[in-house]
Amino acid sequence: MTIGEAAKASGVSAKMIRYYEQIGLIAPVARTESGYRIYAEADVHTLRFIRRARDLGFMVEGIGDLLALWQDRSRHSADVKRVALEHVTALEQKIRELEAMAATIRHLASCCAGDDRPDCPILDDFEQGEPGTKTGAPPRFGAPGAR
Amino acid sequence: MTIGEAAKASGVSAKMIRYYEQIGLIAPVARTESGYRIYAEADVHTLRFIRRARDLGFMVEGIGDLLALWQDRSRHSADVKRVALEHVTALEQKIRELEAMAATIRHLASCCAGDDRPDCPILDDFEQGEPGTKTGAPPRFGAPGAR
DNA sequence: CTTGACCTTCCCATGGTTGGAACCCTTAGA
DNA sequence: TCTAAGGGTTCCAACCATGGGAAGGTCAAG
Repeated sequence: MTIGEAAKASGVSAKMIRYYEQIGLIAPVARTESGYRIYAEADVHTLRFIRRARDLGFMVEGIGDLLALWQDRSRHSADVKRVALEHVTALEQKIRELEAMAATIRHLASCCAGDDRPDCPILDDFEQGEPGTKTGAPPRFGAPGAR
Repeated sequence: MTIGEAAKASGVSAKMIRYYEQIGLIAPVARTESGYRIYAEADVHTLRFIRRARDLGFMVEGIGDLLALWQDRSRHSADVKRVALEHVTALEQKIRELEAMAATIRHLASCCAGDDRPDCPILDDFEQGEPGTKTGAPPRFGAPGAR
């Protein structure tokens, strides 16, 4: 199977398959004499696993952990569960942050007439620069890949 | 005021102030003979506005829109409200996505014994590669700046 | 043999932010 | 006056996951 076929079969783009190999998430596969990568069913299986984990919001590091557990026949399910629940905690944390933002903006917007006059409580709030506590980066949820 | 003082006064790091100037979000400020940027209170005011918008999850593009409206005395509050509510919609969309992920993982984890045996329904699910519909990038919520 | 569809590697861009290097400027103390 | 510390300046690189594209090799069908 060529990389393109493996991509179709797994739902992971050829670009990403090469990337995952490059960063060591998956092992380099065999090559034809001319250098083409060749994939077996087992590789596609692994790629599907990765895709599923990715779709559930795991980052490459976490996916690596899960892959290692998957391939370790003497794993303890407790370890898998822990990784999964840690991820849930992270997701919940992020959800709370986004909800706080949405709630704040909704509140400000509800105070805004939304007509052709310039007065706007939203801008007034921003202008005051409400001493936020967050100093770090804001979230990026613009689905970077969806351009 | 030097850039470091403006950074402390606004809560925006000196690095980011230079970056915002570079990408045109804020106009270049005056310089001393030796090239130091000099900031006035009004500039700090603008920086605080930016910080507040950023903390509420606006991306630079949206912040630019809001800044333009802020500085346009003949703006219509409806325009501000529209930008704000579009952002809320995007936030809600993202929240739904994250909640779907969390729910799925919580469900799988609830089916996992979490003991020292290797059998794990979480891995079983991932292994099946549940034909997800999402092809794009997963969210990145690891607070990129918090390294 | 040509054509077109694939593969290869390499570089570039995104978004917001941080880090560092290499260098210049200013100020305070010895 | 010299010097050290702590600013400032620019430029380059990195993060993460992904897509885009160029330049060139390979393969199968017509």
